[in-house]
Amino acid sequence: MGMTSSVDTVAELAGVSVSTVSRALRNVPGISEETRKRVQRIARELGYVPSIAGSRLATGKTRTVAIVTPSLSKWFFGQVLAAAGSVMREAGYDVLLYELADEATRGRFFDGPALPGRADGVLILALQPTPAELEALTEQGLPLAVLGSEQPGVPCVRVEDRDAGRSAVRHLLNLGHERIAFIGIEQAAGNTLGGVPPAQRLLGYRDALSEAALDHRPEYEVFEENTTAGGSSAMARLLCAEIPPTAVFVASDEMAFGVLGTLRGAGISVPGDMSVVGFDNHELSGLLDLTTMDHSVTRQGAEAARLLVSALQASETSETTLMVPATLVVRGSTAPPRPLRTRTYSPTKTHNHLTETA
Amino acid sequence: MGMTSSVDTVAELAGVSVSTVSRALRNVPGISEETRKRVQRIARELGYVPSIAGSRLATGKTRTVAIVTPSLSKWFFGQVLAAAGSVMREAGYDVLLYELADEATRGRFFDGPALPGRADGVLILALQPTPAELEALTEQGLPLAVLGSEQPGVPCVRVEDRDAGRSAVRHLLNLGHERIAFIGIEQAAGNTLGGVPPAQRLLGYRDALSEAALDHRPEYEVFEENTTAGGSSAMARLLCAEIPPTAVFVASDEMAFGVLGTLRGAGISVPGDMSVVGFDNHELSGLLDLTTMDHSVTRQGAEAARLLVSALQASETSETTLMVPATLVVRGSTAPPRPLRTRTYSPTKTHNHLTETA
DNA sequence: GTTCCTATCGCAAGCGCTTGCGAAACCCCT
DNA sequence: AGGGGTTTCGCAAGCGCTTGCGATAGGAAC
Repeated sequence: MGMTSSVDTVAELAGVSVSTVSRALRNVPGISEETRKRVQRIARELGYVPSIAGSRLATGKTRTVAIVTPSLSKWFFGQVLAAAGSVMREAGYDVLLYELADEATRGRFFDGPALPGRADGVLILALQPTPAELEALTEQGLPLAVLGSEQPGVPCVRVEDRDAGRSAVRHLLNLGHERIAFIGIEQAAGNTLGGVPPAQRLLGYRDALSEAALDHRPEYEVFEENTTAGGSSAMARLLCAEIPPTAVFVASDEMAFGVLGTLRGAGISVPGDMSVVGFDNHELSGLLDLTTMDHSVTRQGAEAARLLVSALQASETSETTLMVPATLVVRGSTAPPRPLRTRTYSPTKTHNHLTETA
Repeated sequence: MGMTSSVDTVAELAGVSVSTVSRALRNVPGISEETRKRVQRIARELGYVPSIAGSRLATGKTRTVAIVTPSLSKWFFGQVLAAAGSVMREAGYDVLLYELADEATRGRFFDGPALPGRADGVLILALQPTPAELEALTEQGLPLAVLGSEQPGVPCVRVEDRDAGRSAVRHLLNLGHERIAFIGIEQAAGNTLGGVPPAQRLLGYRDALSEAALDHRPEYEVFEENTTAGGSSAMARLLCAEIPPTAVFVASDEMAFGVLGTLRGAGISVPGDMSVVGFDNHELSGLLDLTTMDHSVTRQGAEAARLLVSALQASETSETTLMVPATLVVRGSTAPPRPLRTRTYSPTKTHNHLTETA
């Protein structure tokens, strides 16, 4: 059973021309229903499967999309990719995967004219492509869709980061916290492994603070790479503040896990001595009882994929921007601050003046 | 800047024939070094990039491999895929991703003659393909490599599951435990989401027990799907045993996380009242202080990919089987059992007879 | 019984690249 | 100087499919 050549065999067996076979098999009009059935049956019996290489050459279409992502080993991207891939497959597209872990491969991808001929479109996940990079792709005539950042002229889906940040911090404020810190994602130099820092979350944090007429303390805003280790050391830095916070809003759950680790190691009880709210609603957040912002990651991936397929079909740039909201998931890592200053950990117990309101 | 047709343009500009261009650009012998340089320069100036569709048609080679995996959203597969993908890309192959989440798509993949024409080879990750499925692929002339199971006639890499299981349980035995349970992975019906149950781990567990001349208690072997929820409920079931274990070996870290959750919820201290050892050395295991078996997941992925590229180049089936060992990573979730029967949790405190040795 | 239209199908020209084979051209020897 | 061996390159035949256009046949309309 080898590649019994092709159309010709079917054509011969069916007693028709190759063009008829081609049309019959692709349900193209111009063929009588009767011969269509016959050809299809014969093709099936022969186990004939059209060579995509041939059809690609002839049509220029590949029925394939490229999905590019900064990392596969992180939970978030895995989720998004799974959802997006599933939608694409359902729409009849193969997915070509490009992991752009470091700047080098990233450059190679956008500069090198890799795509045309391989894929009909590109789905960009949380990479925050530069305008130049986007142009490089569109110049090649590739429809695209972007997840995780907003780009003019490109259909994209992203989460209401600012609103979400505000909501998270308001929750802490409503619990009575006044000393609230923010742990953000720092763009690691030379790689895009952690994805792109969603800067808006910081703004939401500041929004909420100023709504509450609270001071903006620079020492309460720390940034680390988007890993548990990063969260861990960020929390450690916060603990060194002259007046440590009583609550912290962390820009990703993975970092929040690190935060919890540091706190446990330091003997600081959560939520007794420190409230923590994360961002992502990571698979394991429930287990760790972490209050967090859910932004339906898989739905985002699916929507982005849908945007791309409609762009592929419409062939006219749509530029829809889909904003997905985030909702607070309250778990056990947040609670009102201790009523009195009975903090029990070591550094210094001398935070005996409250934050003065502006 | 559109697809300025192709070889012909370059050929014309360079004043040579298309065949010369083709040969020059691919470093095929039979061309003087001088004209080669010239053609290459001109091609570069023109920004010419050969159409893969054309070359695929002509050569039959796609420079693409398919990677098939049961799931993307699980940590393990993300790791493996990332490592494998990176190796493949480095070897000059594009990677086509197939997530076979449920039986339906799985069947469609193996039955449907999707691959030939799309990919030159297939990398199968932890899917435990049936012999029939494998044959379907090899029949299409596709070299393959398998990760996570051993298949006759196919190059594969897998971990020494049995040894690893034995090691894990020995560790518990050496600590003095005698009532050791096993939580295994149950193949969920209708989907392969959790990958394939590594049955050998159970055997390793039994090996160690019989080495220590300990009873084999059927009620100490429970199986659930490979998720935290699964681990969680498995542990709950164990807690209902007439004589609950003092230690448990869990076949995956994700399940172990669930186990830890259940124990915490039940107020059972780890490792005081219950020792837990997992399997995978998951990213978050360190944070949760989980003793576990490390089996260098990314290395496995990379090795499997390497096996595939060499199969692709050699074109003669190699059938190497690469066994990777697992090593114990001792953390805080294991300790000697409490000297006396001072277990403190509720169900019943009536386990006043020790396990009788055989 | 003409005429004209429509539905059905075959012809053949690509799509862009690769490669076996033959033609030049050139070099080295004797 | 002529012959044999190399090297370098062009010709042209594909690879397997798609598709515009023309051909044929069967009916409908008059």
